[in-house]
Amino acid sequence: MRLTRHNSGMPKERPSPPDATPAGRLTEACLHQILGYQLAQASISTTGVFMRQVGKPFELRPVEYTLLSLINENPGGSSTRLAKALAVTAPNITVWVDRLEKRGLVQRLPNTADKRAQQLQTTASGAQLAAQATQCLLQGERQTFEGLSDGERMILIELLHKLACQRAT
Amino acid sequence: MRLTRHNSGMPKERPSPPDATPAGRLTEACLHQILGYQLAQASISTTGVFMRQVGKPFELRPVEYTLLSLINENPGGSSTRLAKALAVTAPNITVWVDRLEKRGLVQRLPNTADKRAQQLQTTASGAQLAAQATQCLLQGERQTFEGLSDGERMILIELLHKLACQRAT
DNA sequence: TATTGTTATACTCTATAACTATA
DNA sequence: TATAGTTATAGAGTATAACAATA
Repeated sequence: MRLTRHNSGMPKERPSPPDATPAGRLTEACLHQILGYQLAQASISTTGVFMRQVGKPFELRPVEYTLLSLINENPGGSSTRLAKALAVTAPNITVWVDRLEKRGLVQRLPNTADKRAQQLQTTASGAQLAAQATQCLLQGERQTFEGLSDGERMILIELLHKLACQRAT
Repeated sequence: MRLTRHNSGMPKERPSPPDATPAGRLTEACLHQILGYQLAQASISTTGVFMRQVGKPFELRPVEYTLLSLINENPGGSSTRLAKALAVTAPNITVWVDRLEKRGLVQRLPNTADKRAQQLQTTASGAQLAAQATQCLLQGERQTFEGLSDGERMILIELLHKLACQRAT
């Protein structure tokens, strides 16, 4: 695998050092080695892509999109499992699912086996929206991050997933 | 390089599929390929480490720690450059620097060349705190993410930085 | 006229507490 | 007694608008 330097392509006024902030021309030095910091910096890029490709056109916030997708891919799942997967509290899930339900994107069905619980699933339009949004997002990320090869993107995904699996609960 | 599976070590009750959410036992499927989603999931892990190692013991929020570190490594820098580096608005920088200044961690010095601007720098205790916090955080991340080899961590940092450099502005 | 930094304010997102219904 | 889900409320964090001082 080849890890090309991020400024290998077009020439800049002054080539920034490898430990410089992506914007503001500050040096990161120690901070450069902190995973949490690099994650936050990278998130600035990805949320930008999300907003342009999905957030504004489909009027979906990041949480709403993720919830919709997870419900779509796990029909019959419960709110509790969503809360655990996204590490947010139960009351918030309720509110977000409320919004999605009012837009006719998801449904709450009674769980006959356990009357406390409910089974969540997407409606036809919800499923369609989820598929569309994911396509736009995937395409947007590929375009924006074309500096990364397919292999690099694969490895990044893999390592991020590995990191995510190391969480406390 | 060897990319070991995240569940290669201790056996679990049921080995989760590679595209399952780190918690909640839901399948990610399409979502698995979205960088923004994986970034968000990984952030759950890193913010956990930050809170335990730095947040609670040093009473520093993520933004405060990052600001303190950047000011420490870029003495004489301005608020505007910090705002650009962290992609937050100027008013927020003011408030956060206020807090750090009241705690005696940073100082605002007049810029003689441009009287509108100001030069930020850490105090002696601020510099010490920044160094200490970074050490604790680095150590904490190494321990928590020992599932990642040094090489994998290096590659992850590199790829995240590359991603971060692709941002709009 | 543009830029630096500040104040005041509103909005978004998330968390906690208290509650109902069921297991 | 514990769990699933809801409601109401409080708290973080961030953004916008309006302003002063300087370039």
